[in-house]
Amino acid sequence: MARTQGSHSGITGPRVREAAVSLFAQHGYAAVSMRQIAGEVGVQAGALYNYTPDKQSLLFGLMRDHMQDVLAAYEQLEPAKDAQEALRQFVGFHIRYHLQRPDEVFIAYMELRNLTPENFAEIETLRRRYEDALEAILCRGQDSGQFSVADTKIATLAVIAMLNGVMTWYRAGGRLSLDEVELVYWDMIRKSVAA
Amino acid sequence: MARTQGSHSGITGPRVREAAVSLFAQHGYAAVSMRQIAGEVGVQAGALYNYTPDKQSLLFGLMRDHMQDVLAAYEQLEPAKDAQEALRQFVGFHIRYHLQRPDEVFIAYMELRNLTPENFAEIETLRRRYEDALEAILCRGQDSGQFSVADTKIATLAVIAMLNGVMTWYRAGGRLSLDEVELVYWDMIRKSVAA
DNA sequence: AGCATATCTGAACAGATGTTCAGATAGAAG
DNA sequence: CTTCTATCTGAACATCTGTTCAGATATGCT
Repeated sequence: MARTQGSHSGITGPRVREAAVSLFAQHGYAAVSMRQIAGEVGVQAGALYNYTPDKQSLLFGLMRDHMQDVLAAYEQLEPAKDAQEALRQFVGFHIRYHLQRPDEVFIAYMELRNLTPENFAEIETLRRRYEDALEAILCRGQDSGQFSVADTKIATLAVIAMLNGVMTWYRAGGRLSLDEVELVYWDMIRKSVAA
Repeated sequence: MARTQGSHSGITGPRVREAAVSLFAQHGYAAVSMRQIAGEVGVQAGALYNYTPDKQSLLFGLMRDHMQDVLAAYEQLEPAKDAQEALRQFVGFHIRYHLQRPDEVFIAYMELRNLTPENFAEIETLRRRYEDALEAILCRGQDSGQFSVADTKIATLAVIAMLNGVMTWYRAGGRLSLDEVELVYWDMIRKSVAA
C-alpha cells in the first residue's frame, strides 16, 4: 500500500519544478522548505535530491530557464520595421508572455536577493539582455525623431516597471480582457515616449 | 567588562527597528533570524522581546508606521489648484519621499505575503488610501479634459508602478541628480496621461 | 546609602531546517 | 523468471528557528 516506488523520473522531475514554482511564488523561497515541496509532489524530502543538487540550484534553475525562455520567445519574433511598431510589439509581447507565467515572473524578480552572487550575476546578465532590447528600440525612435525621451536608460526601466505592474493586479476573467489591457498600456506608453 | 545592562530602552528600541529594517530589506523577512537582528544591535536575542511581542509584530509595526508616515506627509501638502499641478506634486513627492526611505519602501511591498491575513488587510487599506489619492487626481484631470486615460484605475497603478521602479536603480551620487530624475519621470508621466 | 525597576544575559525548549544515505521497491531488460 | 538499475523511503545528522524565563546588573529615585 505504501508509497509507490520505481521509475518515475519523467513524471516527478517536472512536478518538483511545478511545485517549487507555485510555492516559491506564494510564500517566498526562504519561507518554503524542501519538505513542503516534497509534500506537494507526494514524495519524501530526500527524493527531491534526485532532481536538484540542492535548494539553491532549484531556485536558480527555475529563474535561469524562465529568463532564457523569455529571451528566446522574444528574439524569434520577426523584427518590426520602424521603432513605433517595434515598441508596440514589445509591449504586447511583454504583457502577454508575462501574464501567461505570472509565478515564474514573480519569482524572477522577487527572489534575486536569495541567489548566490555567481547565480545572481548570471540572471542579471539575462535580464540585461532583455532590457537592452527595449533600449535599442527607444534609441532607434529617438534617432528617427519619433520618440523624445530625456534618457533612454531611465525610460527603458520606467517602461518595464510600468509593464511589470500589470502582474500585481491582472486576473484572468476580470473586468478587462487581455486585448483591452494591452491597449490601455500601449496607449500610455506610446504617449509617454512620444516626441 | 561584559555586556552593558540597565536602562537603555530609549536607545535600544530604535536600534532594533533600524536593524530589522536594514536586514529585512537586504535578505527578506523569512531569511532573517531574531539572532541576526540582535547581533546587529549588540544584544542577545531574548532582549528583543522587550520591544516586540514577536517577529511578525516587528514586521507589521515597521510596515504600518511607514505607510502612515507616507500618508501623513502627503496629506499635509497644500492641495494644488488644478489636476496637472496636483499630478506634478504627487510625482515629486513620491520620488523624493521614497528615495529617502528605500529600505522601508522595499519592505512595504516585498513582504506583504509574510503578513498574517489581518495584518495584510490593514496594510492594504493604507496602501489603498495612497492609491486613491492619485486616482482622484487622474479623475479630476479626466473630467476637466486635461487628461485622457482609458481607465483611471489602471492608469493609477501604472503610474505608481513606474515611479516605484526608480528605487531599483537610483543611487545617491549617481549619474543623475534628484532634480533630473524627477524631471525625467514627470515628463514621461505627464505625456502618458495627456489628452 | 540602599531600594526599586527597567533592561539584558544565558540557557533552555520543542520543533523545523537542508542534506545524506543505506536499504527497500518497482519497472525494464534479458 | 531473474537481474539490474533508477527511484523512493525512512531515519538520522548537525544546526538553526522563535520564544520563554529565572537570575544578573546597572541605572534612577529617595
